[in-house]
Amino acid sequence: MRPTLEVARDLIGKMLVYRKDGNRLIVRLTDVEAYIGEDDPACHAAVGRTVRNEIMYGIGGFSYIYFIYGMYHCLNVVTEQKDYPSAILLRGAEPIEGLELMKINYPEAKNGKYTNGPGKLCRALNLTRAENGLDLTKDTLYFEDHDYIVGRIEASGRIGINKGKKRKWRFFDPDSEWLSV
DNA sequence: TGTTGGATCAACT
DNA sequence: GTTGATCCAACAC
Repeated sequence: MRPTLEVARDLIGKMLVYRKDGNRLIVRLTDVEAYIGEDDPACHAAVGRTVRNEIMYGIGGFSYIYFIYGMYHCLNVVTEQKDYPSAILLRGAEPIEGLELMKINYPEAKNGKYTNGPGKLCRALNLTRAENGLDLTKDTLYFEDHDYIVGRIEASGRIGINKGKKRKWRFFDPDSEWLSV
């Protein structure tokens, strides 16, 4: 299992595939953030082990999806080994396949931007807590490498949080049109 | 049993 | 730049 920051950087440009009801929804990741360990104040595991963040304490390769602000879900990828809580939040992506279905899932998306934010991404892919804890090595939700070459990858502070902003744990493709705001 | 605030988004001023 | 929408887990009582 490789270090979370390394995995996060590698995820940029990779394909995220979600198979459901015979359809395939594919997006190319452009924007991710790492949340690592109990001493990261912005990480959900900062308060210790709870029912909600339990999945982050397991081995890497599983999905961690939580519900927030009463209306949005966020999709994370659990990394590292057992008992070391860490995850990568998928913030933004570019739709590659299944655009019609995303449009149905998220008809009121502005400017056709279905996936340029963590809440929107989950809505477009129709991911909810029901998809929490999925094994990402199985064939429902998984990653593919299409050998897409990302021109540049930049690191910055994380977005939308109050604590732990100093850590430059957000990785993104600065040339993409699909970055979160 | 009750209160509070959050890894968001869109629509306001 | 600020606010409302609106759920659930965490924590205080």
